[in-house]
Amino acid sequence: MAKKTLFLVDGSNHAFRVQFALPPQHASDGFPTRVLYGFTLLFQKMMRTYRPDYCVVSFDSGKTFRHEQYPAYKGHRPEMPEDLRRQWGHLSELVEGFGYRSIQVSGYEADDVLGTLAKRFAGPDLDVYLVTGDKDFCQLIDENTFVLDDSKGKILKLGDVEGKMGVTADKVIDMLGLSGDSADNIPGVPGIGPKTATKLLNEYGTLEGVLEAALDGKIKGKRGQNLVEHADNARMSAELATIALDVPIEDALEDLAPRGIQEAPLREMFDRWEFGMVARKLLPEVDVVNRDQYRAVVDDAGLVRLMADVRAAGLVGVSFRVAGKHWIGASLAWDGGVVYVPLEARAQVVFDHEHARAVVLELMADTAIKKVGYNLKQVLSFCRKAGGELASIAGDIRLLDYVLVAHRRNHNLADIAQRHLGHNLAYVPDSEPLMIADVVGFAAEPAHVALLLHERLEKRLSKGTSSIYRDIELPLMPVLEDMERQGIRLDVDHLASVRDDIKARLKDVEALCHELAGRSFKVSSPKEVGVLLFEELGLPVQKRTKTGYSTDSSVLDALREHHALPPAIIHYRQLSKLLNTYLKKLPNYVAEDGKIHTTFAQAVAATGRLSSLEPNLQNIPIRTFEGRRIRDCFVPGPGNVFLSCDYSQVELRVLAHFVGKGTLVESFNAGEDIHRRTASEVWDTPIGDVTPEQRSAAKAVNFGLLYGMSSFRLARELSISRTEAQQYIDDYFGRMPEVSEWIEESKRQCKAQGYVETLYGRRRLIPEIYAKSFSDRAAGEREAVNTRVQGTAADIIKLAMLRVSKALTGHPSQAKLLLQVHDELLLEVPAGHLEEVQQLVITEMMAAADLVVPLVVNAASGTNWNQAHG
DNA sequence: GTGGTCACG
DNA sequence: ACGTACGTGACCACG
Repeated sequence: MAKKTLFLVDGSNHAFRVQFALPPQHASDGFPTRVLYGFTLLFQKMMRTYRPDYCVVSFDSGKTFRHEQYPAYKGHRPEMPEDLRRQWGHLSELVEGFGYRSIQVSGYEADDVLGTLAKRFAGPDLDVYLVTGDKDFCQLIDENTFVLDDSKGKILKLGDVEGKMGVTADKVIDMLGLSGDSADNIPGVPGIGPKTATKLLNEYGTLEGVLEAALDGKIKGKRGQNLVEHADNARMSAELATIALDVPIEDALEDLAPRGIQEAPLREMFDRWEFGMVARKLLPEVDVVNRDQYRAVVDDAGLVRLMADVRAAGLVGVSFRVAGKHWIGASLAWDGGVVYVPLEARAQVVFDHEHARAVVLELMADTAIKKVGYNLKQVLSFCRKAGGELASIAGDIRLLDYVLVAHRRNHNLADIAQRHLGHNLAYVPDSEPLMIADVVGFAAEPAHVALLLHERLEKRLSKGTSSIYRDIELPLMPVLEDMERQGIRLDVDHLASVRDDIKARLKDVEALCHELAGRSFKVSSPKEVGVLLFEELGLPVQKRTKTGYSTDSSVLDALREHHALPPAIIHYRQLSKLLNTYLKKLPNYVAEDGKIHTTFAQAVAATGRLSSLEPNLQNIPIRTFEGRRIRDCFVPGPGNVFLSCDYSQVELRVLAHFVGKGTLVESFNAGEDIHRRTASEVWDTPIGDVTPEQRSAAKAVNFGLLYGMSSFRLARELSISRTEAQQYIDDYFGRMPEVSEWIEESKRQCKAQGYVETLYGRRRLIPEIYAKSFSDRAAGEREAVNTRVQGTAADIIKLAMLRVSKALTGHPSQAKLLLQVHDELLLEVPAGHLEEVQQLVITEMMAAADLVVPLVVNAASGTNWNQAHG
């Protein structure tokens, strides 16, 4: 029979090693999980590879006798990092989840507990493996006792000690007494390091032998003198380095046998910490989803039963099946059943599908039935288009995942189900199966999975994210749906005339480009432009992209003195952008009602902003004259006008609020022009004497501030030297030190907790803050700073939208919100109610947040979007 | 599908 | 020593 093994794991040592070896990781509630994960990996290896017959994991336990003896012991170690400290209390829980014995003895370190067990049990019938990276343990090695350094996968045997430490195992303590141990703050003898200690011990045998030799004058010079003077120090150091072998532990060997995986607690921990499939491999697979139990409802009796069941349950997971623009089925899941209701004609379907649709709509509108789902904005949209409503929205999985892990770009149901349920969503076939029974499995699943996820995800909300979710995102969803459904009218005839004009001019500019180049080329190909400018014409290369020369507009602009071609290319690109992106494409989005209905993506932008797509109505041109001609084509319905209200300098005001005092705050409170005031500070000029150039430079600095400016970029922006740009920045922070302090504080905070929060508690995880690469880390720092500002501004305008929407509900004006463009709200208002509505919107926008500086709102109106922008 | 570019805030 | 500002979406060219 093979010799049995006892593994003794130095938990404290492993925890610290993991802390520095693995990248940080967090559960979506921000709880740090790196060390717990590191232990999970170790225990997996124990289970699979080492498979010990007995195993103990031990952790240091508070103040130990060594501290009483020598208070400086381990004294200059850095404080336990905050995230490690938070995980510490869960480590023994994890140990027990894996079925191992966890032993802490008050007043003793892990070393002593493990040493005692090693000495007690090691022998001809049992090999002991000390799992640690701490070299002090070498003193315990004998024929039956080994040190296993798991990170290197190396086993130290009796014969290996001398090669590693310079002395044999029995001399390790004496060696540490002489040389000390800087890691534990053990002093040793001054001037004696491991090398010298080895030499002395090999000559005189033991520590006492060395000290005696020194007393006898056999060791010459400063070294001998130090040994004599610090003899007591050496003895104390040796004692400190000695691992105790007499810790009171009552366990018998059989008590240390692994009990095997404790499935339920371990599964619960992995769920809580969001460990993925790698960690779960040791757990038997349990799928929370059983698709075989899903049923199709195809007859009137089924509908009657469905109504009764759903009403009794009170909470239902909902998902609609959609083909193109058509609503073709509904799925409902509750505690007790999961069904699919086909809403199109099918061979197997007995009920009248119009009746079925009415039944589903009735359930959706029933305020006594709470609804959860994934992307309920879409469900809501179909209900309302069918003349119904989705009442009592209790939760949306996409929004939950968004507020929990805003840094992720995708919040797909499939990914969320995989992360939180370990469940893979069913494959959806390309073509519709003939048999309903074959549809149910994948069609009903989203409703079921949403119901399951709702409970789990809600538990993960923090105080801040919970309020963002419940008070902002969830109520905003129906407001956005309203805006999308309302749509915005496009004057396609006018747009077509602008298109024809731009098309003709583009042709001319293209010809001009070819003429200036002396040959024909594809002006829209960056590659061809690069070759032409930098190889054929020999113009100076400004910057490069991954694949070649950069030819972006800042590059072309820098070349305008060298050649007439680059400005012509800029002009070409401007016109072709307008033509291809807007003039040609926007008409394709006009629906039967003559309006464009964008979709607002509520769960995309990491900062909390909305985005707009198909088409994007948040980037309709405005900065150039030609571009504004496109805005002319967005028009209100007959008898109505557009009203546009936008926040003035909202991000700088948010920054001022965060900073709390100083010039920024004073200036906003005095109602000054903020860029002018900035210029007067930076250049130490009376505010009346600021030149337009100074003001515009200050504006660039203020913008740069919000983005984490570099002197390089600022220099390019202002066409000045880097040194000058750096001087501006230094002067700026010199005059407004509290701004600089706030920025540093934001970075510190982000590093300490791995995320930043907006004023209202929206949270963005920033993993790059821990990146090894300088530039990645710097990018993370800029994100941290910018997210607090941009994200708070995003929260504020969302709050404003809720207020405006509420104030307009049932308002006699019938005014409607149409668009949000980050700091602007566009409304359509019956002309007779303009003044009144304008006052209402301004009031609500101003009241959306209570900052230390006022929120200023500008309003303008007109009969197209260009006019209305003021 | 990726990269470069450019429209907006 | 390192690279050069935050957040989006859409289009075109190119492999």
